[in-house]
Amino acid sequence: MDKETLTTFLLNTNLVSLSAAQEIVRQFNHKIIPKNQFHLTAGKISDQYLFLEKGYMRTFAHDTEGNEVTTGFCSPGQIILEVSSFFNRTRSKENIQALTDCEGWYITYEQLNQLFHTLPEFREFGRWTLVKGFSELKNRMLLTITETAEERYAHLLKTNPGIFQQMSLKNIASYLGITDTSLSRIRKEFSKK
Amino acid sequence: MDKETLTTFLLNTNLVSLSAAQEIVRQFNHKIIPKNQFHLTAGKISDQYLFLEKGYMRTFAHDTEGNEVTTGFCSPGQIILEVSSFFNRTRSKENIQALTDCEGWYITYEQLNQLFHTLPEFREFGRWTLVKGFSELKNRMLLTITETAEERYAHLLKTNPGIFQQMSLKNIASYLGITDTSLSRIRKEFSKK
DNA sequence: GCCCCATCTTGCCAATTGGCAAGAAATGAA
DNA sequence: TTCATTTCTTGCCAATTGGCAAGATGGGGC
Repeated sequence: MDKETLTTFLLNTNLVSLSAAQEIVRQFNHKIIPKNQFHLTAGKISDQYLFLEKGYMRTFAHDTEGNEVTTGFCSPGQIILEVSSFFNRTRSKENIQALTDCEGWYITYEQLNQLFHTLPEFREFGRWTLVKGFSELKNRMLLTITETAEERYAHLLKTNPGIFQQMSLKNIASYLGITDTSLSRIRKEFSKK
Repeated sequence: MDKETLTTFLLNTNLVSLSAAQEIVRQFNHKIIPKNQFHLTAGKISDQYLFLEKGYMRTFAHDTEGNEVTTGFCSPGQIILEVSSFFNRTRSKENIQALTDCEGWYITYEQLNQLFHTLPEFREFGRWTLVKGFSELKNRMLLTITETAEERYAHLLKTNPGIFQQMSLKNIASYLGITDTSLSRIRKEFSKK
Protein backbone atom coordinates (compact mmCIF):
# COMPACT_ATOMS: atom_id res chain seq x y z
CA MET A 1 0.00 0.00 0.00
CA ASP A 2 2.05 2.91 -1.26
CA LYS A 3 1.05 5.93 -3.28
CA GLU A 4 3.94 6.08 -5.67
CA THR A 5 1.86 5.71 -8.83
CA LEU A 6 -0.35 8.60 -7.80
CA THR A 7 2.65 10.77 -6.97
CA THR A 8 4.21 10.01 -10.35
CA PHE A 9 0.92 10.80 -12.07
CA LEU A 10 0.77 14.20 -10.39
CA LEU A 11 4.39 15.00 -11.22
CA ASN A 12 4.05 13.96 -14.86
CA THR A 13 1.50 16.66 -15.47
CA ASN A 14 4.27 19.19 -14.83
CA LEU A 15 1.74 21.20 -12.88
CA VAL A 16 2.74 20.25 -9.34
CA SER A 17 6.09 20.32 -7.56
CA LEU A 18 7.40 17.35 -5.60
CA SER A 19 6.61 18.92 -2.25
CA ALA A 20 3.08 19.80 -3.35
CA ALA A 21 2.56 16.32 -4.75
CA GLN A 22 3.57 14.81 -1.45
CA GLU A 23 1.21 17.03 0.45
CA ILE A 24 -1.65 16.23 -1.93
CA VAL A 25 -1.03 12.52 -1.85
CA ARG A 26 -1.09 12.51 1.95
CA GLN A 27 -4.80 13.30 1.82
CA PHE A 28 -5.76 10.34 -0.36
CA ASN A 29 -7.35 7.21 1.12
CA HIS A 30 -7.01 3.69 -0.16
CA LYS A 31 -9.97 2.03 -1.84
CA ILE A 32 -10.64 -1.47 -3.08
CA ILE A 33 -13.55 -2.30 -5.39
CA PRO A 34 -14.07 -6.01 -6.12
CA LYS A 35 -15.09 -7.10 -9.59
CA ASN A 36 -18.70 -6.20 -10.55
CA GLN A 37 -19.15 -3.95 -7.50
CA PHE A 38 -20.15 -0.31 -7.94
CA HIS A 39 -17.99 2.69 -7.26
CA LEU A 40 -21.04 4.89 -7.85
CA THR A 41 -24.73 4.11 -8.23
CA ALA A 42 -27.26 6.22 -10.12
CA GLY A 43 -29.28 8.31 -7.68
CA LYS A 44 -26.37 8.88 -5.30
CA ILE A 45 -24.12 11.93 -5.12
CA SER A 46 -20.63 11.23 -6.40
CA ASP A 47 -18.39 12.09 -3.45
CA GLN A 48 -15.13 10.39 -4.29
CA TYR A 49 -12.48 11.90 -6.53
CA LEU A 50 -10.77 8.64 -7.40
CA PHE A 51 -7.40 7.83 -8.91
CA LEU A 52 -7.59 4.32 -10.36
CA GLU A 53 -4.32 2.49 -9.81
CA LYS A 54 -5.24 -1.05 -10.81
CA GLY A 55 -8.12 -2.61 -12.71
CA TYR A 56 -10.75 -1.48 -15.19
CA MET A 57 -14.15 0.09 -14.81
CA ARG A 58 -17.00 1.18 -17.00
CA THR A 59 -19.61 3.87 -16.67
CA PHE A 60 -23.15 3.33 -17.85
CA ALA A 61 -26.49 5.08 -17.92
CA HIS A 62 -30.00 4.21 -19.07
CA ASP A 63 -31.58 5.54 -22.25
CA THR A 64 -35.16 6.74 -22.54
CA GLU A 65 -36.42 3.15 -23.01
CA GLY A 66 -34.54 1.99 -19.93
CA ASN A 67 -31.80 0.09 -21.73
CA GLU A 68 -28.33 0.05 -20.26
CA VAL A 69 -25.85 2.15 -22.27
CA THR A 70 -22.13 2.01 -21.65
CA THR A 71 -20.95 5.62 -21.74
CA GLY A 72 -17.30 5.24 -20.84
CA PHE A 73 -14.40 3.04 -19.98
CA CYS A 74 -11.79 3.61 -17.26
CA SER A 75 -8.21 2.35 -17.33
CA PRO A 76 -5.53 2.47 -14.64
CA GLY A 77 -3.88 5.86 -14.29
CA GLN A 78 -7.07 7.86 -14.71
CA ILE A 79 -9.07 10.14 -12.45
CA ILE A 80 -12.60 8.77 -12.13
CA LEU A 81 -15.71 10.64 -11.04
CA GLU A 82 -19.09 11.73 -12.31
CA VAL A 83 -18.20 15.36 -12.95
CA SER A 84 -21.66 16.86 -12.86
CA SER A 85 -22.78 15.02 -9.75
CA PHE A 86 -19.51 15.59 -7.90
CA PHE A 87 -19.22 19.32 -8.49
CA ASN A 88 -22.90 20.25 -8.44
CA ARG A 89 -23.76 17.93 -5.52
CA THR A 90 -26.62 16.47 -7.52
CA ARG A 91 -27.81 12.90 -7.94
CA SER A 92 -25.82 11.00 -10.54
CA LYS A 93 -27.57 9.57 -13.58
CA GLU A 94 -24.61 7.31 -14.19
CA ASN A 95 -23.24 4.18 -12.61
CA ILE A 96 -19.56 3.36 -12.28
CA GLN A 97 -18.86 -0.35 -12.03
CA ALA A 98 -15.67 -2.39 -11.65
CA LEU A 99 -15.04 -4.75 -14.57
CA THR A 100 -12.16 -6.38 -12.69
CA ASP A 101 -10.90 -6.17 -9.13
CA CYS A 102 -9.91 -2.54 -8.72
CA GLU A 103 -7.70 -0.55 -6.43
CA GLY A 104 -7.13 3.15 -6.13
CA TRP A 105 -6.94 6.28 -4.02
CA TYR A 106 -9.62 8.88 -3.35
CA ILE A 107 -10.45 12.11 -1.59
CA THR A 108 -13.91 13.47 -0.80
CA TYR A 109 -15.48 16.64 -2.19
CA GLU A 110 -14.73 18.29 1.15
CA GLN A 111 -11.06 17.32 1.01
CA LEU A 112 -10.76 18.35 -2.63
CA ASN A 113 -12.07 21.82 -1.91
CA GLN A 114 -9.76 22.12 1.06
CA LEU A 115 -6.82 21.24 -1.18
CA PHE A 116 -8.05 23.58 -3.94
CA HIS A 117 -8.13 26.32 -1.33
CA THR A 118 -4.69 25.76 0.14
CA LEU A 119 -2.77 24.52 -2.90
CA PRO A 120 -2.98 26.50 -6.16
CA GLU A 121 -0.96 23.77 -7.81
CA PHE A 122 -3.70 21.27 -7.09
CA ARG A 123 -6.24 23.68 -8.53
CA GLU A 124 -4.23 23.67 -11.73
CA PHE A 125 -4.23 19.91 -11.69
CA GLY A 126 -7.99 19.80 -11.14
CA ARG A 127 -8.59 22.14 -14.04
CA TRP A 128 -6.27 20.12 -16.25
CA THR A 129 -8.26 16.98 -15.45
CA LEU A 130 -11.56 18.63 -16.33
CA VAL A 131 -10.24 20.14 -19.55
CA LYS A 132 -8.75 16.80 -20.59
CA GLY A 133 -12.00 14.95 -20.01
CA PHE A 134 -13.88 17.62 -21.91
CA SER A 135 -11.57 17.46 -24.93
CA GLU A 136 -11.67 13.68 -25.10
CA LEU A 137 -15.45 13.72 -25.03
CA LYS A 138 -15.51 16.32 -27.78
CA ASN A 139 -13.29 14.17 -29.98
CA ARG A 140 -15.51 11.19 -29.39
CA MET A 141 -18.56 13.26 -30.26
CA LEU A 142 -17.03 14.37 -33.55
CA LEU A 143 -16.12 10.79 -34.47
CA THR A 144 -19.59 9.59 -33.51
CA ILE A 145 -21.47 11.99 -35.76
CA THR A 146 -19.08 11.83 -38.71
CA GLU A 147 -17.94 8.21 -39.00
CA THR A 148 -19.79 4.97 -39.69
CA ALA A 149 -20.09 2.28 -37.06
CA GLU A 150 -17.33 0.30 -38.76
CA GLU A 151 -14.98 3.28 -38.73
CA ARG A 152 -15.71 3.92 -35.07
CA TYR A 153 -15.03 0.27 -34.33
CA ALA A 154 -11.73 0.40 -36.21
CA HIS A 155 -10.78 3.53 -34.35
CA LEU A 156 -11.53 2.00 -30.98
CA LEU A 157 -9.62 -1.13 -31.88
CA LYS A 158 -6.63 0.99 -32.79
CA THR A 159 -6.63 3.45 -29.91
CA ASN A 160 -7.86 1.18 -27.14
CA PRO A 161 -7.45 -2.49 -28.01
CA GLY A 162 -7.29 -3.38 -24.31
CA ILE A 163 -11.00 -2.68 -23.95
CA PHE A 164 -11.75 -5.89 -25.81
CA GLN A 165 -10.07 -7.91 -23.09
CA GLN A 166 -12.12 -6.28 -20.36
CA MET A 167 -15.59 -5.47 -21.61
CA SER A 168 -18.21 -7.68 -23.25
CA LEU A 169 -19.01 -7.06 -26.90
CA LYS A 170 -22.50 -6.11 -25.85
CA ASN A 171 -21.14 -3.28 -23.72
CA ILE A 172 -18.71 -2.23 -26.41
CA ALA A 173 -21.58 -2.16 -28.90
CA SER A 174 -23.64 0.20 -26.77
CA TYR A 175 -20.54 2.34 -26.25
CA LEU A 176 -20.23 2.59 -30.04
CA GLY A 177 -23.92 3.37 -30.37
CA ILE A 178 -24.92 0.16 -32.17
CA THR A 179 -26.50 -3.18 -31.28
CA ASP A 180 -24.47 -6.24 -30.42
CA THR A 181 -25.81 -7.89 -33.56
CA SER A 182 -24.39 -5.14 -35.74
CA LEU A 183 -21.07 -5.20 -33.93
CA SER A 184 -20.80 -8.92 -34.50
CA ARG A 185 -21.37 -8.45 -38.23
CA ILE A 186 -18.93 -5.56 -38.40
CA ARG A 187 -16.27 -7.64 -36.71
CA LYS A 188 -16.84 -10.44 -39.20
CA GLU A 189 -16.45 -8.11 -42.17
CA PHE A 190 -13.51 -6.40 -40.57
CA SER A 191 -11.56 -9.57 -39.94
CA LYS A 192 -11.66 -10.37 -43.66
CA LYS A 193 -9.60 -7.29 -44.49
CA MET B 1 -22.52 49.97 -23.98
CA ASP B 2 -23.20 48.76 -20.48
CA LYS B 3 -22.40 45.48 -18.79
CA GLU B 4 -25.65 44.90 -17.00
CA THR B 5 -26.48 41.62 -18.72
CA LEU B 6 -23.10 40.19 -17.78
CA THR B 7 -23.47 41.32 -14.18
CA THR B 8 -26.91 39.74 -13.96
CA PHE B 9 -25.55 36.53 -15.47
CA LEU B 10 -22.83 36.34 -12.83
CA LEU B 11 -25.24 37.06 -9.99
CA ASN B 12 -27.79 34.49 -11.18
CA THR B 13 -25.31 31.67 -10.67
CA ASN B 14 -25.47 32.44 -6.94
CA LEU B 15 -21.73 31.93 -6.87
CA VAL B 16 -20.60 35.56 -6.81
CA SER B 17 -21.55 38.48 -4.61
CA LEU B 18 -22.53 41.86 -6.03
CA SER B 19 -19.21 43.46 -5.13
CA ALA B 20 -17.28 40.59 -6.69
CA ALA B 21 -19.44 40.71 -9.81
CA GLN B 22 -18.73 44.39 -10.20
CA GLU B 23 -15.01 43.83 -9.84
CA ILE B 24 -15.08 40.98 -12.36
CA VAL B 25 -17.15 42.87 -14.88
CA ARG B 26 -14.76 45.81 -14.76
CA GLN B 27 -12.12 43.65 -16.46
CA PHE B 28 -14.26 42.74 -19.47
CA ASN B 29 -13.80 44.46 -22.82
CA HIS B 30 -16.44 45.10 -25.43
CA LYS B 31 -16.39 43.09 -28.64
CA ILE B 32 -18.38 43.27 -31.85
CA ILE B 33 -18.39 40.47 -34.42
CA PRO B 34 -20.24 41.20 -37.66
CA LYS B 35 -22.26 38.45 -39.30
CA ASN B 36 -20.18 35.67 -40.90
CA GLN B 37 -16.94 36.90 -39.29
CA PHE B 38 -14.91 34.56 -37.10
CA HIS B 39 -14.44 34.85 -33.39
CA LEU B 40 -11.88 32.05 -33.58
CA THR B 41 -10.17 30.36 -36.51
CA ALA B 42 -8.79 26.81 -36.53
CA GLY B 43 -5.03 26.91 -36.05
CA LYS B 44 -5.10 29.89 -33.70
CA ILE B 45 -4.97 29.80 -29.92
CA SER B 46 -8.28 30.72 -28.32
CA ASP B 47 -7.45 33.70 -26.11
CA GLN B 48 -10.80 35.29 -25.44
CA TYR B 49 -13.15 34.14 -22.71
CA LEU B 50 -16.30 35.62 -24.24
CA PHE B 51 -19.73 36.35 -22.83
CA LEU B 52 -22.15 36.61 -25.75
CA GLU B 53 -24.70 39.32 -25.12
CA LYS B 54 -26.41 39.60 -28.49
CA GLY B 55 -26.50 37.43 -31.58
CA TYR B 56 -25.88 33.80 -32.46
CA MET B 57 -22.77 31.84 -33.34
CA ARG B 58 -21.87 28.33 -34.36
CA THR B 59 -18.74 26.25 -33.87
CA PHE B 60 -17.54 23.91 -36.57
CA ALA B 61 -14.66 21.57 -37.28
CA HIS B 62 -13.58 19.39 -40.21
CA ASP B 63 -13.97 15.63 -40.30
CA THR B 64 -11.35 13.21 -41.64
CA GLU B 65 -12.54 13.76 -45.22
CA GLY B 66 -12.33 17.52 -44.82
CA ASN B 67 -16.05 18.19 -44.66
CA GLU B 68 -17.32 20.97 -42.46
CA VAL B 69 -19.15 19.69 -39.38
CA THR B 70 -21.15 21.97 -37.12
CA THR B 71 -20.27 20.96 -33.57
CA GLY B 72 -22.16 23.52 -31.55
CA PHE B 73 -24.48 26.44 -31.42
CA CYS B 74 -24.15 29.54 -29.23
CA SER B 75 -27.03 31.69 -27.98
CA PRO B 76 -26.98 34.98 -26.09
CA GLY B 77 -26.21 34.62 -22.41
CA GLN B 78 -23.54 31.97 -22.85
CA ILE B 79 -19.81 31.85 -22.23
CA ILE B 80 -18.04 31.03 -25.48
CA LEU B 81 -14.53 29.64 -25.92
CA GLU B 82 -12.70 26.62 -27.24
CA VAL B 83 -11.97 25.03 -23.88
CA SER B 84 -9.04 22.86 -24.85
CA SER B 85 -7.25 25.54 -26.87
CA PHE B 86 -7.88 28.25 -24.30
CA PHE B 87 -6.69 26.37 -21.23
CA ASN B 88 -3.93 24.32 -22.79
CA ARG B 89 -2.65 27.16 -24.99
CA THR B 90 -2.78 24.88 -28.02
CA ARG B 91 -3.97 25.48 -31.57
CA SER B 92 -7.71 25.17 -31.93
CA LYS B 93 -9.19 22.57 -34.27
CA GLU B 94 -12.47 24.42 -34.19
CA ASN B 95 -13.81 27.61 -35.72
CA ILE B 96 -16.28 29.91 -34.06
CA GLN B 97 -18.30 31.99 -36.49
CA ALA B 98 -21.00 34.60 -36.08
CA LEU B 99 -24.33 33.62 -37.65
CA THR B 100 -25.71 37.11 -37.05
CA ASP B 101 -24.18 40.38 -35.95
CA CYS B 102 -22.86 39.66 -32.48
CA GLU B 103 -21.90 41.66 -29.46
CA GLY B 104 -20.33 40.60 -26.18
CA TRP B 105 -17.68 41.04 -23.53
CA TYR B 106 -14.39 39.23 -23.14
CA ILE B 107 -11.26 38.86 -21.06
CA THR B 108 -7.97 37.29 -22.12
CA TYR B 109 -6.36 34.15 -20.70
CA GLU B 110 -3.99 36.41 -18.79
CA GLN B 111 -6.82 38.42 -17.27
CA LEU B 112 -8.81 35.29 -16.45
CA ASN B 113 -5.92 33.80 -14.52
CA GLN B 114 -5.40 37.06 -12.71
CA LEU B 115 -9.03 37.05 -11.66
CA PHE B 116 -8.90 33.37 -10.71
CA HIS B 117 -5.95 34.20 -8.52
CA THR B 118 -7.44 37.17 -6.73
CA LEU B 119 -11.12 36.22 -6.64
CA PRO B 120 -12.09 32.76 -5.36
CA GLU B 121 -15.67 33.57 -6.30
CA PHE B 122 -14.67 33.89 -9.94
CA ARG B 123 -12.84 30.56 -9.71
CA GLU B 124 -16.11 29.00 -8.61
CA PHE B 125 -17.83 30.61 -11.55
CA GLY B 126 -15.16 29.33 -13.95
CA ARG B 127 -15.53 25.81 -12.63
CA TRP B 128 -19.30 26.01 -12.86
CA THR B 129 -18.99 27.03 -16.51
CA LEU B 130 -16.72 24.11 -17.34
CA VAL B 131 -18.86 21.58 -15.49
CA LYS B 132 -21.99 22.88 -17.19
CA GLY B 133 -20.43 22.55 -20.64
CA PHE B 134 -19.22 19.08 -19.82
CA SER B 135 -22.63 17.89 -18.63
CA GLU B 136 -24.42 19.28 -21.65
CA LEU B 137 -22.00 17.55 -23.98
CA LYS B 138 -22.47 14.29 -22.11
CA ASN B 139 -26.23 14.51 -22.49
CA ARG B 140 -25.86 15.19 -26.19
CA MET B 141 -23.53 12.21 -26.51
CA LEU B 142 -26.03 9.90 -24.82
CA LEU B 143 -28.82 11.11 -27.08
CA THR B 144 -26.62 10.74 -30.15
CA ILE B 145 -25.75 7.10 -29.54
CA THR B 146 -29.17 5.99 -28.31
CA GLU B 147 -31.73 7.81 -30.43
CA THR B 148 -32.53 7.76 -34.12
CA ALA B 149 -31.94 10.81 -36.29
CA GLU B 150 -35.63 11.60 -36.20
CA GLU B 151 -35.73 11.47 -32.41
CA ARG B 152 -32.67 13.70 -32.19
CA TYR B 153 -34.33 16.13 -34.59
CA ALA B 154 -37.51 16.16 -32.52
CA HIS B 155 -35.49 16.74 -29.39
CA LEU B 156 -33.62 19.65 -30.91
CA LEU B 157 -36.83 21.15 -32.21
CA LYS B 158 -38.29 20.98 -28.73
CA THR B 159 -35.33 22.18 -26.69
CA ASN B 160 -33.88 24.72 -29.11
CA PRO B 161 -36.41 25.76 -31.74
CA GLY B 162 -34.61 29.09 -32.18
CA ILE B 163 -31.73 27.33 -33.94
CA PHE B 164 -33.92 26.88 -36.99
CA GLN B 165 -34.23 30.61 -37.40
CA GLN B 166 -30.48 31.11 -37.27
CA MET B 167 -28.71 28.18 -38.85
CA SER B 168 -29.13 26.60 -42.29
CA LEU B 169 -30.61 23.11 -42.47
CA LYS B 170 -27.33 21.90 -43.86
CA ASN B 171 -25.54 23.02 -40.71
CA ILE B 172 -28.25 21.61 -38.49
CA ALA B 173 -27.98 18.30 -40.35
CA SER B 174 -24.25 18.02 -39.70
CA TYR B 175 -24.87 18.98 -36.08
CA LEU B 176 -27.31 16.07 -35.84
CA GLY B 177 -24.86 13.75 -37.57
CA ILE B 178 -26.86 13.23 -40.75
CA THR B 179 -26.87 14.58 -44.31
CA ASP B 180 -29.03 17.48 -45.40
CA THR B 181 -30.93 15.09 -47.66
CA SER B 182 -31.91 12.91 -44.71
CA LEU B 183 -32.87 15.89 -42.61
CA SER B 184 -35.13 17.15 -45.37
CA ARG B 185 -36.88 13.78 -45.51
CA ILE B 186 -37.17 13.58 -41.73
CA ARG B 187 -38.76 17.02 -41.64
CA LYS B 188 -41.25 15.97 -44.26
CA GLU B 189 -42.25 12.84 -42.34
CA PHE B 190 -42.28 14.76 -39.10
CA SER B 191 -44.62 17.49 -40.33
CA LYS B 192 -47.25 14.87 -41.17
CA LYS B 193 -47.63 13.92 -37.51
C1' DG C 1 -16.42 -35.04 -16.94
C1' DC C 2 -21.26 -32.73 -17.55
C1' DC C 3 -24.69 -29.23 -17.53
C1' DC C 4 -26.22 -24.55 -17.34
C1' DC C 5 -26.12 -19.98 -18.46
C1' DA C 6 -24.47 -15.97 -20.54
C1' DT C 7 -22.29 -14.42 -24.66
C1' DC C 8 -21.68 -14.34 -29.35
C1' DT C 9 -22.91 -15.40 -34.20
C1' DT C 10 -25.93 -15.97 -38.09
C1' DG C 11 -30.09 -15.78 -41.24
C1' DC C 12 -33.95 -13.42 -42.64
C1' DC C 13 -36.24 -9.28 -43.59
C1' DA C 14 -37.55 -4.43 -42.48
C1' DA C 15 -36.38 0.30 -41.44
C1' DT C 16 -33.12 3.95 -41.62
C1' DT C 17 -29.78 6.61 -43.81
C1' DG C 18 -26.64 7.87 -47.62
C1' DG C 19 -25.22 9.24 -52.55
C1' DC C 20 -26.19 11.41 -56.54
C1' DA C 21 -28.47 14.31 -59.57
C1' DA C 22 -32.31 17.03 -61.03
C1' DG C 23 -35.59 20.29 -60.00
C1' DA C 24 -37.97 23.80 -56.88
C1' DA C 25 -37.69 27.53 -53.80
C1' DA C 26 -35.64 31.17 -51.45
C1' DT C 27 -32.21 34.74 -51.10
C1' DG C 28 -29.37 38.52 -52.47
C1' DA C 29 -27.22 41.65 -55.70
C1' DA C 30 -27.56 44.90 -59.37
C1' DT D 1 -37.65 43.92 -61.36
C1' DT D 2 -34.36 40.25 -63.21
C1' DC D 3 -30.66 37.21 -62.80
C1' DA D 4 -27.51 34.37 -60.37
C1' DT D 5 -26.46 31.73 -56.50
C1' DT D 6 -27.33 29.21 -52.66
C1' DT D 7 -30.43 26.35 -50.13
C1' DC D 8 -33.84 22.98 -49.91
C1' DT D 9 -36.61 19.09 -51.68
C1' DT D 10 -37.45 14.90 -54.22
C1' DG D 11 -36.75 10.41 -56.80
C1' DC D 12 -34.14 6.51 -57.43
C1' DC D 13 -31.34 2.99 -55.69
C1' DA D 14 -27.59 1.20 -52.68
C1' DA D 15 -25.47 0.61 -48.21
C1' DT D 16 -25.89 0.45 -43.35
C1' DT D 17 -28.09 -0.81 -39.28
C1' DG D 18 -31.85 -2.87 -36.48
C1' DG D 19 -35.17 -6.62 -34.70
C1' DC D 20 -36.02 -11.07 -33.82
C1' DA D 21 -35.17 -15.73 -33.15
C1' DA D 22 -32.43 -19.79 -33.63
C1' DG D 23 -28.19 -21.86 -33.20
C1' DA D 24 -23.17 -22.03 -31.80
C1' DT D 25 -19.67 -21.19 -28.51
C1' DG D 26 -17.43 -20.87 -24.21
C1' DG D 27 -16.72 -20.48 -19.19
C1' DG D 28 -18.02 -21.64 -14.40
C1' DG D 29 -20.02 -24.62 -10.99
C1' DC D 30 -20.80 -29.23 -9.41
